Amino acid sequence: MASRNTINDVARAAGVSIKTVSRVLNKERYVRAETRAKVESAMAALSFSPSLAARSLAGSRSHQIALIYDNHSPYYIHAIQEGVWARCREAGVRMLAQPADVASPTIVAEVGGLIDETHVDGIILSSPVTDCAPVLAELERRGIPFVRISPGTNHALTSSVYMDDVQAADDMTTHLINLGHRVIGFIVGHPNHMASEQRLFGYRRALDRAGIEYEPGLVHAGEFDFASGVVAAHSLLSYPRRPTAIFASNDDMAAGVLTVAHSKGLTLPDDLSVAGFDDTPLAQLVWPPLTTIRQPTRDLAFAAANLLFEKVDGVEHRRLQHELVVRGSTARVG
Amino acid sequence: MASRNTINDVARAAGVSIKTVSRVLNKERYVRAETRAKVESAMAALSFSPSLAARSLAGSRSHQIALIYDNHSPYYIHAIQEGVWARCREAGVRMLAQPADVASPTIVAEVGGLIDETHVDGIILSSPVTDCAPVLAELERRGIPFVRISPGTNHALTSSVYMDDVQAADDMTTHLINLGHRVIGFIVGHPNHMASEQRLFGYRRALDRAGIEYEPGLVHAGEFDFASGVVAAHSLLSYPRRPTAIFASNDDMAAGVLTVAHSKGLTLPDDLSVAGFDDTPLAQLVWPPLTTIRQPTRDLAFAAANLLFEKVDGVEHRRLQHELVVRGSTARVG
DNA sequence: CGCGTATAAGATAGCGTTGTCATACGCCGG
DNA sequence: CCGGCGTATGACAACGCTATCTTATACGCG
Repeated sequence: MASRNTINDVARAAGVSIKTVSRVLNKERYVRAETRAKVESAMAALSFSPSLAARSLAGSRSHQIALIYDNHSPYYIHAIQEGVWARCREAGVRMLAQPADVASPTIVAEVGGLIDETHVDGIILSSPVTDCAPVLAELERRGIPFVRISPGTNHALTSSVYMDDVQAADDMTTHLINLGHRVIGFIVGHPNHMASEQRLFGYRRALDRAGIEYEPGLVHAGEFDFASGVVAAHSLLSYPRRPTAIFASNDDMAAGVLTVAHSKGLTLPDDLSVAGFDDTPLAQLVWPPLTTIRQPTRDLAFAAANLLFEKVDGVEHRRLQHELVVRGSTARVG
Repeated sequence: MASRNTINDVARAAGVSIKTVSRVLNKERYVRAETRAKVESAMAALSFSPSLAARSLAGSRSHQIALIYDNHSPYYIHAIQEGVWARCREAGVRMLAQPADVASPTIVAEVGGLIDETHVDGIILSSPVTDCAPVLAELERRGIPFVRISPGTNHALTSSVYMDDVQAADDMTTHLINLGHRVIGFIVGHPNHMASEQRLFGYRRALDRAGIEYEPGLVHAGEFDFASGVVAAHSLLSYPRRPTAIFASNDDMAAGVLTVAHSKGLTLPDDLSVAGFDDTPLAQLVWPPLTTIRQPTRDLAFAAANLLFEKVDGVEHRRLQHELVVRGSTARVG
């Protein structure tokens, strides 16, 4: 019954043509301040919201962007969504949150379908979709603007926002070395994520610089989840040269290390220092609270949306700063 | 350049009119099987995806629904999004994830704007927006279908899916009583959430039944976050009649209790049993792993979307079953 | 004083679908 | 053999905007 108000209703109320209302809506030039005010008050009086469907059908913009992700860390996704959404809100643009599955053979078709169906103006990719070559190729082919958050590959080809994972892992490893640790275990992240390699590289770089020999037995595979942290911790803690510190590539795996350490009756952090990565809220929910790297996830997402809206020509990169956060889980070697 | 394919292209390729393609798309009656097959293969060949914008402009459906939430637990939101999204995917409907702020005076305008802009076919509300009266009134006024997930109030008025918070809290309290605990602390949830009251009620009901007197000093306010759990734990553990068990209204606050207990050098669970609620992944990431209530969050969300798509007339409720999950954080009283 | 140019506004044709109405065919019963 | 009904399909308007083209007015300059 209370059928929505259209641009026609506003035009009638303001005594102008619909095109003028459209001009006001889109902040175009050539509208007298007086006319603009009249239209704006008419819009407010009718609490008019333009139909996105009509706008995207008629125009070249849809006022929508999509965020594509395939990440199983709720904290991470939440921060990413939050950041993108905040910027979208400012810009008056809707955000479509689109889960995907990089392993699926239909992912390209799904992304293509998404674009065709919704006419989104741009796309933001978060890891690991950032490094899914077929998807990147499809986006490139269609010429749709997109920005990648923390991509691992092909930095030269597309715009992105990122932090320096190598340096961050180096910082953390150096922190442990400075505390006197010489036998430092490392748990690698999920092989799908490029960040995993980079963090491993940073660990090795710091060891090198300190003149500590790299020992493959101290490095264990993981998958960024709690369970793989548990497995890795069991393995590392039964290694002949038992580590005095373990650096996990993310907080979830570090939490797994804590659990194993507790169950073995170790006193933390005296018997074992543990470090994480990401500074998810989890880092402060465990005992002892994790020394970790604060990854500016929300800000990265915000910056990604920003970059998309700026529509800069060509490729642009924005690097954001990480931060070493020292809490109770690391201590001077006993 | 590779401008998207439209219904016209499909019609031409299949040698039929656009209306027939539309009929196939919408699974309408009165299309010969043979014709349908022809059209379908043409659609596949052109990898045609209909424009949502055009469909919602021309038709009475938009093939989109919105999920509105204002919840600061990433685990919870993630599970909710996941469940709604899974059902939407099956139905070929897009989900708009829409954060909101129940405390904001503009929330009604925002929801109204969302509806006007996107023409969504229906709305799913999650707590605490489920109990925001102005929003409910606005939805009612517009006559747009909506389903609430775990609402706290006005059960009679609208469709909803929910679990029995009272019974669940009762179950947990009874579990503690069965372990021999008689002095059981309780941490209430955020006052905005109706579930908080219900869980408190369940706690009291179990005490009553066991003939244990309710003691206000053993109940402490909280806000569903880690920090408030810490505060409450400090307070409860310095109460003259010190509790042998603490039941927190969610896992995050329970994690706060664990941290305080650790920092006071208590041995868990022997010196103190701790129970949570929700069974978020966090419950297994802390030490000792939390005894908690498994809330079927994802399934609730799935069921909510399902209810929306069924378009049942009138009000319908679906209750899903919770489950007591016993882990290492609770033990027989020492 | 006429003409080009910047500014301000309107008229109108789509955008890609669905809804409505019209049309064509085959089959049945009277 | 004809009228009516169920089935199958098409023609065309309409949805609510934007893009393009056109018109009207004000202003500056040679």
